[in-house]
Amino acid sequence: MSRIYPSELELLILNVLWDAKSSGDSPLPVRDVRDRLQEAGRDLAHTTVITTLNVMLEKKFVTRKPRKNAFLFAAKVTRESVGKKEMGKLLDRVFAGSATSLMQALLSTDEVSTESIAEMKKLIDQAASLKISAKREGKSKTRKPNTGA
Amino acid sequence: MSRIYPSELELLILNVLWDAKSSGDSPLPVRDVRDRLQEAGRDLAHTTVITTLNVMLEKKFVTRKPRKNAFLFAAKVTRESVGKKEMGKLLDRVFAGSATSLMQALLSTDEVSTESIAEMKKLIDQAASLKISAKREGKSKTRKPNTGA
DNA sequence: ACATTTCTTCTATTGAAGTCGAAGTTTTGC
DNA sequence: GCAAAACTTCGACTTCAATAGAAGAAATGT
Repeated sequence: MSRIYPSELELLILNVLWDAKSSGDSPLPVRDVRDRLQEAGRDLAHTTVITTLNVMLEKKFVTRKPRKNAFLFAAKVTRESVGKKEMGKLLDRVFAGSATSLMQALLSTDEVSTESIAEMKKLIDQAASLKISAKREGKSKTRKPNTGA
Repeated sequence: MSRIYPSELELLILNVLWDAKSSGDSPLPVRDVRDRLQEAGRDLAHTTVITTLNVMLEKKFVTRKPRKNAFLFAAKVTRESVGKKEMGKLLDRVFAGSATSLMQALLSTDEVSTESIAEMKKLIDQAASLKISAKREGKSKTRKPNTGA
């Protein structure tokens, strides 16, 4: 049955598909996927890529449509949705649910620049004010907001 | 050879060992590890736990010392170090190195409360001022700072 | 037209993770 | 002192991710 989390190679392939999409060419032929994987340092046989894409198709991670005698593949799951799930996984399995511990780990990582810290600050402030206004409105899931007067 | 990232079950066991340590009882007998795993919802045979702990020993994730006819196990890697590595992995493999994307994913997670947002804000501000002071000192690896006027 | 190339599907192999029973050794409880 | 209980080591088995070759079908080039 459909696994929730993509495997390592599946994630690599998803990245290829996501990047391709944001560059404008979305359903990709297998050959292109393979080439881009190769450029990313992962040299696989053509059939390996097909096999994996087919597995991903069953798991509903990608879609495909026929073209000529071949297939074109595109990601069905978004980077955001996968990211959210993986984030939850990391939070649970390593940081025992503590978002602040996770935050510290993030800040201790080398690859966070000064600019990204500034951006993260923005995001946090934004989230904080959202939470506050939600609270002021009584943010329960079941209740419809009383928007008008 | 020694894998860098703990597997799923290994991570569970590390959590048991980490939690135990912060509760004051650190080298744990296998039986206790097993019991705590069970309480956490993972019901395994005693031998399964031993086998896994031995694998973790070879991977240098844990240490052990003899006591009577048995062994006591403790985590050798810290939650922080594992967290940092896992964070790097997530950053690379899902968010293409973008810390801000990761941040958004974190904030979109359900399990982040208002309080933890406040705490995260503190951490960010702190990190930001650290970065700034580092910059003022000229912390570049390649270039020598021209400190004087 | 037909040989070559380009695809796919199917089948098989390897290695890691997870799981546990059998068998052997030490400790413990009367 | 000896049976029962508690531990460990070893070996076996299952599943899944990763990898790719063989074989067959469709497109292409000249």
